[in-house]
Amino acid sequence: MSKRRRGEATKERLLDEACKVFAEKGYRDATHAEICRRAQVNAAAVNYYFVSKEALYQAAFEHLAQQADALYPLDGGLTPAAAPEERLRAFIRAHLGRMFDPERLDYLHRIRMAEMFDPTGLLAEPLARQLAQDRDHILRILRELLGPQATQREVEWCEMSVMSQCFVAAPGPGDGGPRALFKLDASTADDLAEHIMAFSLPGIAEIRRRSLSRVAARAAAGDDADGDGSGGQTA
Amino acid sequence: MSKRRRGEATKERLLDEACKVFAEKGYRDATHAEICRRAQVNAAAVNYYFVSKEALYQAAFEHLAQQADALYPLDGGLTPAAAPEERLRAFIRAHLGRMFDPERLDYLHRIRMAEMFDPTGLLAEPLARQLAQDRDHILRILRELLGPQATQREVEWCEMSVMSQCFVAAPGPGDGGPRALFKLDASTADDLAEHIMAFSLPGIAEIRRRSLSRVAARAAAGDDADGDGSGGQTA
Amino acid sequence: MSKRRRGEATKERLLDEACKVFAEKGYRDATHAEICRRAQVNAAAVNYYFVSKEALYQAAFEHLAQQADALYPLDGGLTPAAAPEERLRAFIRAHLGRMFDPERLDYLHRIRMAEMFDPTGLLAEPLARQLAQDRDHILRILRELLGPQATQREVEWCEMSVMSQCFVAAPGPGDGGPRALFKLDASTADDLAEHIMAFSLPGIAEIRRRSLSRVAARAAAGDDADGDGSGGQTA
Amino acid sequence: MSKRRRGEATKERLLDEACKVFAEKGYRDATHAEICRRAQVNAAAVNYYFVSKEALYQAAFEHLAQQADALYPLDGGLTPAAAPEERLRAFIRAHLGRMFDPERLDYLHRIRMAEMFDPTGLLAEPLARQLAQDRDHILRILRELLGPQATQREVEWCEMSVMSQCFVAAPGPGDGGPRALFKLDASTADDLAEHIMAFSLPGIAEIRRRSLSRVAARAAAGDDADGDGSGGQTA
DNA sequence: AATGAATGAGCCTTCATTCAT
DNA sequence: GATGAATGAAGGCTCATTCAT
Repeated sequence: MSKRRRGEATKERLLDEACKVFAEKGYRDATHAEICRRAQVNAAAVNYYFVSKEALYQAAFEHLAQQADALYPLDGGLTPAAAPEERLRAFIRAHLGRMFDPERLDYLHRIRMAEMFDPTGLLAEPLARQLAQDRDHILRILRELLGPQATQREVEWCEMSVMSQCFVAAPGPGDGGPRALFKLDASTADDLAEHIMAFSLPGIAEIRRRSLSRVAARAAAGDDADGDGSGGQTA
Repeated sequence: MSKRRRGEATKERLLDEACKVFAEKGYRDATHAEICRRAQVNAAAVNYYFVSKEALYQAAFEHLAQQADALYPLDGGLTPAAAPEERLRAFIRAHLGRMFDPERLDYLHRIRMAEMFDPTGLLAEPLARQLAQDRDHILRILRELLGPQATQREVEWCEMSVMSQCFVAAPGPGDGGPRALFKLDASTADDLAEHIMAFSLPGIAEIRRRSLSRVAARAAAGDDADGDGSGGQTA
Repeated sequence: MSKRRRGEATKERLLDEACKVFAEKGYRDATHAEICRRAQVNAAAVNYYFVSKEALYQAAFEHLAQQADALYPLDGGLTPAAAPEERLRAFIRAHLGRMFDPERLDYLHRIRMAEMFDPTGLLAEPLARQLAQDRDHILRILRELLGPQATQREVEWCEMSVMSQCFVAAPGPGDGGPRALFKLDASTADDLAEHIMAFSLPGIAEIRRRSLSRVAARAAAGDDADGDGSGGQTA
Repeated sequence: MSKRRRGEATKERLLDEACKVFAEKGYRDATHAEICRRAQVNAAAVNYYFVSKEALYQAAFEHLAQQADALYPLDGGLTPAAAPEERLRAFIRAHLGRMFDPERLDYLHRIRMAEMFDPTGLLAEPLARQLAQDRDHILRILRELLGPQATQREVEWCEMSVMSQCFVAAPGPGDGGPRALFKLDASTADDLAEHIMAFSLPGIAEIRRRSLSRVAARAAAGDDADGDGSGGQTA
């Protein structure tokens, strides 16, 4: 039993180092040599434990994603019945929490963003799945905040405005990244979440106001055509 | 003179293709072979004309940055005397314009983002320079909008909130990128700019309001500490 | 022009050594390292000149096949109008000539046989093509010798009997192969061809005799069914 | 005793699978991994039970050779006193029987042929031993059929003519091999043996006739040179 | 001036083998 | 006795770079 244990431990070590190296160097620049050197095993160990570099990359991503979901659930423990403002706050805090996790969770973000701007294609499926899930979550919240009369485009653009703040607020590479840029660190994660809330809620309210008055204007004109060309409001 | 001309033209062609390939594949996946094949020259031409792949990368970046500054100046042609809202709008439009430029300018963004999340280190200096310039520009605008009583951190976080919307609104790789995600294309660049303005101005106003009331509260308390302007509203 | 020449020469050298090494060691045991060492070029040269080991193998095979066809055409210069015995003799001599060629042509046979008993699949197409051509040639000759009443199976089995002598008579690896076994060398190729003729013609005649008497017996019985189950005689 | 039993059984299973894999893939492409996977044991088992891959290969070969000798003895149960034609028929049938054995015996042939055209050198000794034995057997038969006046070369070349038909008639790899080529299967083994007999006996008779007339011619010329019996009819 | 030829370094991967348990 | 863990050596291949022409 001790033998199997040791194997598990080695595999875990390898996986941890792989997360780091992939996050720091990107998939292509990460080498078996470096990962294994850091995990203090032979360079052949990657293929022994994970079959291939590709599979290791995928395993590392899944590993990080699981940790993130476990430690920072996007609903923050709230039920869908909670006030949308609170759920939005929880959502933002979860995202920022993931990124400022002192140990390792910003690796997930790094890999995600690298995959977005220089995709390997290896994570296409899990990324799409996660993305769909996240979007579903925040779109529901924003729909509640914006009201049924808001167009789908309005909801999605607000999503973009909120999400982008969560993303760019994230730590990038040590020196030049946004973390240094905006003087962010773990201790300010909560403050930052408050800022994003304070900045975003008025924006959302404004979009809602515009949407309502547009509808009112149309109703007054007895006109129900959809002039903006991007689809109508969902029920 | 004809020979020199031809050499210049070849060099130019090489540079253009390098921009494309670096943007599409990232620095590490871009190969001499592909760049030279596309530019219809020998694979040794990169080293002949640009000494090294590194130098070519840097030259490509500078090339793109110059084009961007020439075609989409961040002040949008406005003088510092113009209203800060107008200068902010111009700033946002310039950024979006760069990214949705049908020809080539989103290459610059792609390279920038790749460099941010998977840095080669080769562009550290020019990136830092550009960044400082951009930040100086928008920080001035935001300072005017937020007022002198706002802390440096408030200004910088508002900067982050505005800038992040400009960045994430940008096109990523074909399928999964933000462009597809938020249904963005060049024709919607102006609409999007208006959305960002509509979303952000209320947020900025809210931050200003908070800042003012904090100062008022302190004044009432006879408290004038925190003279460095960079920290502040800790509980 | 001298540059291109040198490249051609190097490529040729590489191809020649590849033929030798593939024949001596088989595809899988042949290494870039050995081939290139013998050709006195860097190990990367295989990929430079031939893209891949697979492609080099295929090129080597085609190279050898072309030489064989040029130096030892299977019709031996005879027209289809020549006597079938002469054409058969020419065919056998051509095969033996190829295999006992002092320089290199037995490499072709070695590769062919190795491919037959431990196929890589890389030569499937050209091998099938060659085989079809060779078989067509000898089947025509044997049909003439056996007469129209012979079954297809009889013709094919005679083909097997003749061809197998040509094949096994071929040189195998230095020590234990058939060459040593049957004390064969280039100087005896012609004698050997005569032996195969002397051995085979009576056999063919015997098969023909049996075939004729079988037909006669059937005719006498007024029975024209095809009892052997393997197909009938072609015109 | 039960433990030892289990060990023996495992070793046997390993040996059986090794025969298959070596025959199907060749020595070099056969891997410990595959053999052990099929035998449902750990990959280290090869070295544990057989010391090395080389030794396993040799053991597999001996295993197959023993089975072949037991099931298909080359004398077919006939005594040396039987008619040479009958002993030749038995010999041919034994060879074909081995190769068309539905279970496993063609593995032996596959390995033999692979070893002939792409030798590992690992079986040199047992192959030479077997070969000598086989040759001794058939050479005796042929000597009887050809008569004492035949030269050694004549006997050996007749051996080649007969043996080659047995070899090439054998099954090769699925598609392109001789089995498919000449439409052979186990059910036709006997028919094929008859064909080889019918084809070869007249050839042998012809060689004998030539040998006799050569001797007669020499006797008429009063020439009795060439006492060593191994060469001869040089012009 | 420009390029074809050639290379060296390094990567991912495979696999027989060893060793501690 | 038997196996999971781990490794060293080697292979094919890619690619930026150099050099002679």
